[in-house]
Amino acid sequence: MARTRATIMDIARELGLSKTTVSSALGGSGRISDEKRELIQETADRLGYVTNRAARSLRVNRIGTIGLHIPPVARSLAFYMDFAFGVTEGAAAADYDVTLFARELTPRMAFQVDGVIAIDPAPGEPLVAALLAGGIPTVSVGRYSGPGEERVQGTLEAHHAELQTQALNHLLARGRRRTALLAIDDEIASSWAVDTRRTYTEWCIRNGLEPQVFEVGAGASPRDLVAAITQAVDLGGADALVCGAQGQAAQSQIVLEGRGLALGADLDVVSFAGAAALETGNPLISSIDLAPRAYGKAATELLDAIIQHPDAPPVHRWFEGASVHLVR
Amino acid sequence: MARTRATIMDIARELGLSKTTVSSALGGSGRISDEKRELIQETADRLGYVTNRAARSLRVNRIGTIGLHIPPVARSLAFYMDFAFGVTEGAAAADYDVTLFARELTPRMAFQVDGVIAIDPAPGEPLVAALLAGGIPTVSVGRYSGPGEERVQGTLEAHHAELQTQALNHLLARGRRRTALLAIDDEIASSWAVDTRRTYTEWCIRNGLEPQVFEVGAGASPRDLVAAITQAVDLGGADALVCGAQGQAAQSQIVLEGRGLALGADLDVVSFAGAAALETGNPLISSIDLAPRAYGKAATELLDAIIQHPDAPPVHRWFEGASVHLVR
DNA sequence: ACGATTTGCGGGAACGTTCCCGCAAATAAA
DNA sequence: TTTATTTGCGGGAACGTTCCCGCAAATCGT
Repeated sequence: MARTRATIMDIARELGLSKTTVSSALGGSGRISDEKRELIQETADRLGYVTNRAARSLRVNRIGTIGLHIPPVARSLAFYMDFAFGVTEGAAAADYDVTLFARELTPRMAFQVDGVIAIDPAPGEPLVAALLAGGIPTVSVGRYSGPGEERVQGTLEAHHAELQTQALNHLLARGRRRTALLAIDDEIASSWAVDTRRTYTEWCIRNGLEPQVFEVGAGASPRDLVAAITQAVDLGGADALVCGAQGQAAQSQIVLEGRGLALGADLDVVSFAGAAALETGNPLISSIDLAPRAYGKAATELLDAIIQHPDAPPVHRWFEGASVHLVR
Repeated sequence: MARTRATIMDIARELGLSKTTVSSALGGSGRISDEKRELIQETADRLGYVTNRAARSLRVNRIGTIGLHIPPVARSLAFYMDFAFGVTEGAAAADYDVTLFARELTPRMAFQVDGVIAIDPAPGEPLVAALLAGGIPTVSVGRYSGPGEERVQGTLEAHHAELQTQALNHLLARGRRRTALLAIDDEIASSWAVDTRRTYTEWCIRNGLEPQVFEVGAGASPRDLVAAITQAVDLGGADALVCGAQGQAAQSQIVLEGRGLALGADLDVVSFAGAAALETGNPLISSIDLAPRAYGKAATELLDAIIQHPDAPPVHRWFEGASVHLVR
């Protein structure tokens, strides 16, 4: 990097002012006359000035970066991707960079971030445990359980149970009595996966219905999914398919329509984690829109608050941006 | 961030040495006796020392961060995700952070990175154009065309044409004569999408076969995909389905098997961009494994080389890690 | 009109690192 | 031994910011 960029001193020299004045004008602090402030801002733009983050970080003793941990799964990638972009967006607003955490944590990395967002952490996830042990401010999206769980300063959750119950009640209102849940069979299941299953079964029991859960492995092949659907419909005689993982509802649509069944008439399909265009907005599928982008942004804002008040007690916050879309 | 970590000076004080000695011992430079070097390293570990990147960046005038640009598409996410983790891995080895670039580039961000990797950039992609205009060292994975293309210092490509031809020849060897390509119909197609289509049609012509291309929109719903497959098989009478986008082959498998067709017997399916577990390793689908993780790592290494030799002429490099898996 | 307060700005230090140089002691060359 | 050369280490400056303080001028209160 031979290229050298304009510094605060260049601006100061250009205007015959001191670096202090320029710094506080740009930073919004200090007591500067409005005319000078404008002038400084203007020449800063003209010179293409952009503040040197390294210098600032060094001085104010903050890294300016937050880490993002995404669980090592094959499913729901679109959700995580959008979530990541939401984090990026929120981070930019609060002047953070976002760095992606690889599966393995090299111990140094932990101390190169001001805080971490872990989305859908598996119970006892070693990377999260290590971060917590290191005292890194951590926001868990979905609950984290495992070593150091008492040190999670922030937890963000959507109203999964309420939304899911709404969607399920809608099935009932449409006269469906034989529902089947396609659940993710992950040996280390996230709180979402666990809650989802419980919400479903308890809802069934409350309503006098028989819960039918069909496991689909996390790394399930298309055939496995087809097998599960077939089983649910043929053996289980299901008149409504409730899909846990993102994309499963769309897959089900293919399979079912391929068999000549009409969605909305012969049976209903609902997605508990609607994929952007495929499921959300699909007129034949009821779906919960987790609004991943806004979700990620909210997580970042929570983390930022925690970083700025490190000694505040742990906080649990609800994300209000998720919504449910019901067919006709 | 109230937490304050051990500095190089703490180590120096502890051992009665100077910061210079400690720094060069840790950095591997300078002339230090082996005994002292060991001693320093040891106490550094003991004190949990980790070098302050801000201070180093400030001093050596490098940011220590590379940006990653992922195209705003819904498909092939698993590929991009794995690619991203490959980048992260390679970056860690060369002591970089990786920051995700959101869709929109705030102009400041461009100068907070030492370089950028753009994977499958669309022609004229504004973000890439802006980066190139700003003189940021840029590696394009797949060719970039558009404003500033002459300033792309590094291009990395896999042997798509060769691998695809191998897979196609294999179809021929199995007696398939009526192949159909499921192509991505993107208004702003990446070089990969364009090349793939050309490779296919030229191969057909060379072998006296009639090329059949079925467009599938980038944001295609499952129904659209089913429609394309149905069209190819029923109307086109295809005995082999060549799938461009990741995941399409697996989807096709569902549809075809749902219709009672046997893969490998009634017809063949090949994937030009095999998804990790679903297609790669699927005994019934021939697929090209783009080895996204290694691909990302290679891209990072190329970028690092370019950052260190900014004045070197533009370089085009082949990625040798991709491979093709043929059914029986 | 005189002291008290506010306003506008600048000087200097500090953050933690690396790198250039200098200098003594040890070793090699003569 | 005397003169070069190498080895091992330390002093000090610099990177670009921010922040604490200080100080003159302007404004205020009475």
